[in-house]
Parts: sequence; structure tokens; C-alpha cells
Amino acid sequence: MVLNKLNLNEEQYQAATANLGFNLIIASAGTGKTSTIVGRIAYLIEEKKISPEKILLLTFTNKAAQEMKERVASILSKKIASQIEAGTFHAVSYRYLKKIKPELVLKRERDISDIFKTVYDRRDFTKASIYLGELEAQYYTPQYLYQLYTFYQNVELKLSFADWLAENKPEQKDFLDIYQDIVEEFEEEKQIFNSMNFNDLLLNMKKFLKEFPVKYDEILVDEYQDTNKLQDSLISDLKPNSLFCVGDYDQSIYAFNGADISNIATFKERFPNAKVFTLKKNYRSTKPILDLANKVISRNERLYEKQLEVTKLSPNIPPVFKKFLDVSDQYQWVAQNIKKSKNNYKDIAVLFRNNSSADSVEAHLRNAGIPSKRRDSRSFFETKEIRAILDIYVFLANPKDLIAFINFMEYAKGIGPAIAKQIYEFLVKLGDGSIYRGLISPNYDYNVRELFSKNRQNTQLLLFDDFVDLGSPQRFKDLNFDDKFLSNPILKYPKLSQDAAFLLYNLKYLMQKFQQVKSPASAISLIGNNDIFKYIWGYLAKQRAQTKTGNSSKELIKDHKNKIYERAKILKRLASKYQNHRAFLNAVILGSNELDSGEGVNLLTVHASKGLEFDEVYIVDLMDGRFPNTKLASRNISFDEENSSRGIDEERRLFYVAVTRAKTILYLTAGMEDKTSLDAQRKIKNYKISQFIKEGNLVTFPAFNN
DNA sequence: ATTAATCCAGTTTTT
DNA sequence: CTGGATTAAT
Repeated sequence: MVLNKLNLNEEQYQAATANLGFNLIIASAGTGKTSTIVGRIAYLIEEKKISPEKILLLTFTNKAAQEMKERVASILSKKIASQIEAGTFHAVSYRYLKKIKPELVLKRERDISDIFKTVYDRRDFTKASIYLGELEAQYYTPQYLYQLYTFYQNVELKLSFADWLAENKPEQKDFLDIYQDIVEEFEEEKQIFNSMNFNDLLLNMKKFLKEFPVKYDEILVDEYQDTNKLQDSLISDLKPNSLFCVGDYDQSIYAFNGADISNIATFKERFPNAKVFTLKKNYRSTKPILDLANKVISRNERLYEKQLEVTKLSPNIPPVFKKFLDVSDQYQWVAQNIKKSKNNYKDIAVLFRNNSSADSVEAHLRNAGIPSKRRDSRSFFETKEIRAILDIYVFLANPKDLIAFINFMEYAKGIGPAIAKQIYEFLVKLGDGSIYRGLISPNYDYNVRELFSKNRQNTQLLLFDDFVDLGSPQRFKDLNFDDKFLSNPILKYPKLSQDAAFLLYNLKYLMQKFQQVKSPASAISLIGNNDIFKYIWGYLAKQRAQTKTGNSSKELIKDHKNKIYERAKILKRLASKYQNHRAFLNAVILGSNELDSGEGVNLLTVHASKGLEFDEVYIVDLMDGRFPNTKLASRNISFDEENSSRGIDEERRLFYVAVTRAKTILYLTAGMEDKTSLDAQRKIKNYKISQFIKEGNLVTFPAFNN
């Protein structure tokens, strides 16, 4: 039997072969969770004769889904593995929704929050403020309100936003109506743009299920402790007859996203026939490492009694804590120590609480000649040059995407979001509904004077002097447009600047060429070689080369140009792994597995390290304020005072997760001063050692160097 | 109203 | 060093 190949121990085997029905598996760190899930899938297919496409596997990251499918492929077959529906809640929802609604556009969170801000800015808060007289509470900034709204969507399914706020933020009562109004208009606005964000995927999936019920024979949920109310309700809406949830409340680290341990805690009550299995045997870490993890986590309130059994008794290397004078001394030491290590780079990880540590760590490793690998390349996709390429790409793939259009048109001098939007709308008019036609073969019958005037603000006030002075296409004669384009009525739009006309001309060319381009890599090439990108390229390089005195040397500009060129090349390389536009563009937003760069020592945030393991682990920046991140700890509590799992408890769980990534060697470090973060005149930042070091009874080794 | 230029603060974790 | 807010300019 296939199950034997997995060498499951007794407790894993019991769980994997549990009867169909509602099963909760409490799987502590390193207890062979993945094997158990894979075993379960094998059992369902082989013993229960369930066909693979009737199995839904929900994971927390797409990478995890990928890995499990690979494990299934290796013990069953590739074909079977590919038939299982597996992915994150979001990815699976997206797949379903895209089938019935092909025009759906998944937008970056950033673009969505821009929409939110636009809607917000149309409101006037001063009226509400005057009522208060002495302002007791200040109204929220758009960013914070958006954050709050996103959070609300994840945790509250019944109450309206205003009602929910009234309960949780009573001091904001004077603004509730405005807030509610904003979010309602925000929802409408998104519809106009046809765009969705992550939450919308889940919310629309729920709607979809009401109309078209989907039935699986069993749903498996990994990282169940990190599901929130919204996700849990999605599981309920799938109305499974059989559910296999795997989680560990000690590793719940996503409260900021609404993750709700009560999903685990109330499992037995919600499913009266539920069976609970507990995996206690830890195969990953040595005793001293587990002792440390257990000692610290035991300060948190226990949900169920849990005793981890150590199976790996050697080697016996105690975790070491090292204290340094300056934060950079830590990184220096870490780099030197890694250099001496016998382990392969890929088996070593440096973990940090805040992503802001990553750059320094990476730099120090590089100086020591150690290659490193950053799993999260989010920052890469956030660079302006990459965003510009992708915006152009997204627009070419879907010319209805106004947001993408605005994003790259804004680079043209004289063009901001408002005018960019106007240009777009005029072109669509001129093309009788299609911007493509608007650029290539516009309808000349329009009275452009009227068209350009109509959209002006305050039309009622200005009756007959509401004429725009049409711009002459002649002003663009230096740009050497072909006659056909020169006759395009859009060129008469007075606010169309030289640069904007230049971009439009090239956009026309791009849209024509794009028709023949099928692969993402060649699309990137097409865009990269186009003058629109070259324009943006030059603009960014120049901007970045600008020194404080205002002068920019040719050398510097060249440097920056090269950097941008290198990034574009990386993007092309990433794109080459994908076969079609949609697959690639999705991966960019939904987050994908293959998007990591290079080989070497793993650089990860603690959050990103979840589910992974390494022979040798370094946890850096263990200072009070940084880890635990006290600022966060205190702020999160204010969301919900009763829930003790927030705040410091969550930070402690983070520490637990970090420690339990290590198999045999674990180092913890701290630096007591930070000179780099502040400029020379201001005071050096002084830190205290993280409380978790004390809680773990770790012996402090003073700094060696310095 | 809208964009460009300038100055200032602040720095979380993920789909 | 970037983004946000403020101010100046069109």
C-alpha cells in the first residue's frame, strides 16, 4: 500500500486514516504535518476510492500547495496530483471566479487603496469635527481606515462597517456615517473598474457558491490556526461532508489579518461528531531547541494541554544567545559564523521579525562573499520600474484596465491622474467603446470641442463661454508622427502635453504589436524595448541620480540606468517560466512559488518562515521593541481588548515559530545600539534585550568583537 | 482644479 | 530613501 511509503508513525497513521467526517489534527511544530496530509490524500484516493478532483486542499501559501502536490506526485502519480484542486483560499477562488467572469481584474493592494483614497478625499470631515468642538477623537486617515475596513471584512460577516465600528471604536461615533458612506462608494467604484482585491475574491466566491454550489468529497485545510472568520465561512459555504483541518494554535501568527484561534477552539462544538487527533512526536528539532521553544510558549495561556515528545536526542547543541554592541556587529558575526559552518548555504536561514532588517543582513553576507536568497521578492515588484513595465503589460493584456493606464501615463510631464483619466475616456469615446480603435482608427464624426468641454467641471455655471480652446496637432510636429496619427482628434485635447502625446503614439504601436505576442517573456521584451519604457527608464534614472545639491552626474545616471536594466532582465527571466499572459500576471499578484531569486542562505521574516525548516538558524535583532515589536503589540490589543491572544502573546508565538524552524543549530543575537538608523546629530538608539531571552533562560554571551 | 516641487517624518507581518 | 503632506505654480 502506498501509505507505507510515507513511514507514518502510529499517531500520524491514525489521523491520516480517520473516518470521513470532521477531523481536527493538532500538529505541533515539526511533527510531520505534511506527511500526514499527504498520507491522508493517499488514503482517500487509494482506500476510499475518492477521485482526486473531488479533493480540495487549502493551504496558506501557494508554495505550500505546490510542495504538497509534489509529494503526492512522488508517491502516487503526477497525473493524480495535478487533478487535486489545491491552492490558497484566494487562488482557488480566483480560478472559479475567472471561469464565470473572465473580465475580472485582480489588482494590487496598492492600486485598490488608491481608489479608496480617491473616494475618501471627496469627503469633508470638517463638518463632523465642528460638532465635536474640542476634538476628542481625530478622524482616521484614509490608509488607516482602509486597513480597518479590510480587517473588518475578514472578521465580521453580519454587521455593517459602521455598526462594527460603533462596537469596537465607540469614540469614532461622529464619523461613522461618513465612513460607511465611503466604503459603500468605494465598493461601487471598484465595480466600475472591474477590479477586485484579495478580500473581494473570497466575498465573491461566497456569492458564487450560493448560485453554483460546489461539492467536494473532502476538504483539507492546512494552517487552520491562521484562518479568519471570512475564510472559515467560505469553508462552511462549501458544505463539506468531510473536513480535515490541520493546525497548531501555538503557531497562530496572523491575528493582524483576523486569524482566529477560536476556529480551532470551537471546532468540537461546531461539529459535534468531530474527532481530534494530536501529533506530539517532534522529528525536527533537538531537545535543547525544543526546551527553549516550550519554555517560552508555556507563558501563553494553553488551549489544550500539549506535550511535545522529543525523538531526536543528538546532537545536543544548546542554543546560544550573543549580545553585541551595535546591530551591525550582529550581522557581521552571523556572516563570519556562516562562513565557518559545515552546512550548505541552502540549509541555513537568518530570521528576523521585521523586513527592515533584511537589507542589512543581505549586505553583510554579500560583503563576506556569501550568496543569499530572499524568498519574498515583494520589494522587487514594488520598484517603480517593474511596476511601470507591469502596468503597461497589464494594460496591453486588458485595455479596459483604466488604473494601469493612469499609472504609466502619469510619468508624462503635465499629466496627473485626473488628466490621464480624461485622456482614457476621450479615447474610448473616439473609438466607440474601444481604446484600441480610439488610437488606431478613431471616429472623426465627433464634435471634439463639445466632447472635450462636456466633461469639464461646473458646466452649469458656464453657459456659452464654455468653449475649450482646441490644441493644434501642429504643436507635435517635432515628434514626427505619421499622418494618420497626426489626424487623431485626441491631439486636439488642449491638456495633452508633448510627453503625453509621445506616450500615446508609442502606445498605439505597442497595442498593435502586442496582438502577435503570446509568451510573457516576449511581452516583457516588447515593452522593455519600447520608447514608453525608455522614457520612464530615463526619467527614473535621472531622478535617482539627483544629489542633494541638485546636480546629477552622467556617471550616476548611467549607474541607475544599468540597475533598472538589470531588474528588467530579472523580470524577463521570471516571466519565461510562464506560458501565457494570464498565468504570469496572476502569479505576480497572487504570489507564487517560483518568484524567488538565486541560491544561498535563506533570508526570511519569521512570518514567511512558517512551515519551513533548516539545519542552522540565526534569529537576529532580538531587542525589546523590535522583537517583540512592542509598538504592534500594544496597538493590536486596541482592536479587541478581550482577546488575550493578541499583542504580546502573538509575538511570543512568533518567537516560538522562529525557534522551532531550527533542526540542530540555533543562534540568537541582539545589538544594543543602532547608529545606522539615525543621522549623526541625533541620539543613538539604545535597545534592551528582548524579554524572550529571559523567558527562555538563555545565557548571555557578551560581544567578542568590539 | 490640477500638477510639480519641496520638505519632512517614519519605518509590520500576508494573501 | 520613500511616501505624504504642504506649498507654489499653472
